[in-house]
Amino acid sequence: MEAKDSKKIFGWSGPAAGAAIFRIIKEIGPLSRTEIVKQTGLSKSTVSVHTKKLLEMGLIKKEKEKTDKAGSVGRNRQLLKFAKNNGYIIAIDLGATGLNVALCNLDAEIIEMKVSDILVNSGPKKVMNKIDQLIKELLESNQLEQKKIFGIGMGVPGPVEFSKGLPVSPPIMPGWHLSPLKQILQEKYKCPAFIDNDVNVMAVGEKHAGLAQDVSNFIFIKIGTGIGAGIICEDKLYRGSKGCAGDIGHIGIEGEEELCPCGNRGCLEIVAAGPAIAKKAKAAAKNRESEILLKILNKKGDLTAKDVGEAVRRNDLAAINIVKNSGQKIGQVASRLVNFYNPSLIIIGGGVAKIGNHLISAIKEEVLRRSTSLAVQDLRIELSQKNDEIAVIGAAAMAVNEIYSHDNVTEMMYLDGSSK
Amino acid sequence: MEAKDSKKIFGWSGPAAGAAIFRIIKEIGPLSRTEIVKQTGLSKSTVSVHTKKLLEMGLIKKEKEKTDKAGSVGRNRQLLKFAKNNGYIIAIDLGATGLNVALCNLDAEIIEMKVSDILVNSGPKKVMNKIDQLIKELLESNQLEQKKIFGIGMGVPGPVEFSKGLPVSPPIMPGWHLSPLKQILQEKYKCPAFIDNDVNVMAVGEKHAGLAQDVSNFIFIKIGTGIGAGIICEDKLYRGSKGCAGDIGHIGIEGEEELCPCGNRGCLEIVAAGPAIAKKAKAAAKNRESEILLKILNKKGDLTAKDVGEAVRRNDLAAINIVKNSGQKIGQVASRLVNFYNPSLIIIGGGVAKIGNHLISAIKEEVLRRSTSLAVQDLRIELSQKNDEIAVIGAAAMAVNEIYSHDNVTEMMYLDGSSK
DNA sequence: ACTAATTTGTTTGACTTTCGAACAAATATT
DNA sequence: AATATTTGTTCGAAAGTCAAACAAATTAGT
Repeated sequence: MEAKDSKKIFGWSGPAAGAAIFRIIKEIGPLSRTEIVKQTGLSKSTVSVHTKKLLEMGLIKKEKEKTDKAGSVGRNRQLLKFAKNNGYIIAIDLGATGLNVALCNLDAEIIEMKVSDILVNSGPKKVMNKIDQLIKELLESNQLEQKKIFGIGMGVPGPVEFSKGLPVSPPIMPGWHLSPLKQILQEKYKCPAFIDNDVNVMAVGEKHAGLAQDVSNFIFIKIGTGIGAGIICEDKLYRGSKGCAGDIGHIGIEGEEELCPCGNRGCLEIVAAGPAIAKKAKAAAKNRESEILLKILNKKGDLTAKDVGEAVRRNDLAAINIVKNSGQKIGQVASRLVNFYNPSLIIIGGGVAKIGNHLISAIKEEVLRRSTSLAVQDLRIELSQKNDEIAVIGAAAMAVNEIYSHDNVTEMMYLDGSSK
Repeated sequence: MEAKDSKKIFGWSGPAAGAAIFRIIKEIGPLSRTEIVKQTGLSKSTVSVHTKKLLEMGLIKKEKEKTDKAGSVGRNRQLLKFAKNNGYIIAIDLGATGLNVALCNLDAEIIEMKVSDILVNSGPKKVMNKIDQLIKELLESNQLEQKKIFGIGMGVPGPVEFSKGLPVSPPIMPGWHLSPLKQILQEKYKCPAFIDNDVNVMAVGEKHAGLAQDVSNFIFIKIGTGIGAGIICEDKLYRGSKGCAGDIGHIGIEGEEELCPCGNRGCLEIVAAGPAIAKKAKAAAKNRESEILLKILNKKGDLTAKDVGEAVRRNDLAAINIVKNSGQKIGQVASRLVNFYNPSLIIIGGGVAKIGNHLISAIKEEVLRRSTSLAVQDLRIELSQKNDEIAVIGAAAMAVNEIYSHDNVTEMMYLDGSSK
């Protein structure tokens, strides 16, 4: 069923009208047949034939209400839309200190999400067992058979060789190196599985259902324990030649000397990410620069970036300065990316993004100051609006994109009739 | 003849097998029909029919000698190749202080090149007249009628709105702002014309006929009067959302304070490009740090980056240090791009690239030191091998790519029979 | 030389996909 | 109820593709 290798290079995937019609319905639907004719340039008859087949196959469905029409007179149009509830996707967002597993529909909408606080460094065996358990719970509570799961998408906090679904030397995932996650999931659930870096997955999420839905070129920056970026280029995820594009956490900041576990000094993430903020806050507390921080430190015995966020919310000057300082450093790096990549949007997400507006305004200020005027002309810099779910949404969207790729749909429609 | 707007979004450009066959012949030809069958997955009959049509249309031709065959027995294969001499392209490379106009074939090979030292700041009228004159000379000396010119490609030293072919506020091209170059050329020569930034054009040249032919993701860095980069992403030129991607000359270098005409301080190009090298060389000469430089300065009354190159070749320590210093700064910026973009190749070109090996080795050293190990794992950094022609080649290749785009070829083959 | 085997490329007839035009359906206006 | 208008389907023709048969060119082996 797999196409020949050569096809991937100079592909001829068979007649493509059917797949084009499906794609347009999925992406800008609901649409009437007449509207599809206008959009694609195909003939009425072709659209009619293919929509009929797509309806039979269950890939699309009719909008229930016969809604408004275009003109004032004439027959009502019959809107067609993607059959997003025809199957389900399991989406997994594995973080350093937490695990989200969600049941999603085929439009990557979350139906139910399970949250666990398992640690990634407890190793793949334990974590994969937990995932297994959560999936079972999700299937049960929604009374779904396994065969209704069309695919699995997963984001992990480290570099991944995407095609094979293998983590490669992930710094914060000891024991996961080359663990065959894709294979494990595929064999257990008898469906395709796709694994990628968490930041990539989040970028895909923003493209699919977040702030970037109408944006072709943007950068998603995640600020958490580390700092990383996901790059969308001409509407598609860009992974780079070795799959490590967007690894901006280890860009050096001039004048910073702190040693990073990576071996270099002054890396962005070691001086500006969550732990750096916490560390500076502790110093500020001990130096009595901030009453609030000191109080929290004394009470809990430790300080986290979250606590700094709390202090910021209470207008603590020291905390605000710490956050601003991080923002400036991130903005410094971002400004260079803007000159080079000229995106029309930068989205800031990750745990530390919740720390308050001072972070993003410092980033903005720095980017506006340092980037060329043409590059910032239509640039927006915004906070992720679905920070807690975007990774799960993205993992599901990634799986859906792969499953309903143009070639796959062509194959479904023309080569055999038996969908799934 | 132009497709509807909507088609550009969810295009159905008609049956595509013919165009796929053409493309594979053009890009990895010469090929026999049997080899095309293997590569594309199409049937023998389809390939036979379409190659026949392509031959009739003159888009491809038979290899003259019946060459070697695959196995030891059996009929000889008939190799088919792109008919690269079926028409011609005019390629124009406009630089700050020079103008190259070349007659190229459809594979962007230079047939004859005219060089002029006209200054870009003498304005569009004068320059366009000169271009006109050179084209006329080229056509005459090669006894070509105008209708044999299938298209025109042009690179200019400043930002361009590609789709309209308009320079937008180009800093070193006073008087060219919004000058309708595309329109002028199209009307005068009755063929499509394409205008882009010179660095973009050079990147396309390296992809088509230079060091990057087999590379999908790379960056071309031009070091001359300014510094800019051309980005190839998944085999295609990436222009960014406002068309100014790759504008790395105005990335700030920490600790540098020199004021740039752009308004910021310490921009890469103001501290590391050709003029900066010349300026430092003058200072070194005056401070008697270098005998050689002083001698040249006294003789010519001025020093250029080229003179520094000469001094480097004569092992002048001061000159070498100046060059190394520039290389380090460029390498510092490049290392960040490597982390972010993860290319598999960086090509260094432009006038200053000729200054000798110290420049590129300094860049390499800096990138290897500062970038993550995964990102530099298979990274090559190389000097452009066709520095003087690559812009012209790229301008021609850009035009050819547009003229023979998949959709255009499909249209030629299926919609009417009349090519051109 | 002649035959067999092998590889390349073409032709043929059947099948599939697409289109244009005629037709059918649904709705507003008169 | 008749008419105009818009939406969607059906049908026969045209175009594109394929598998299989056929033709051509070449080597190897008698």
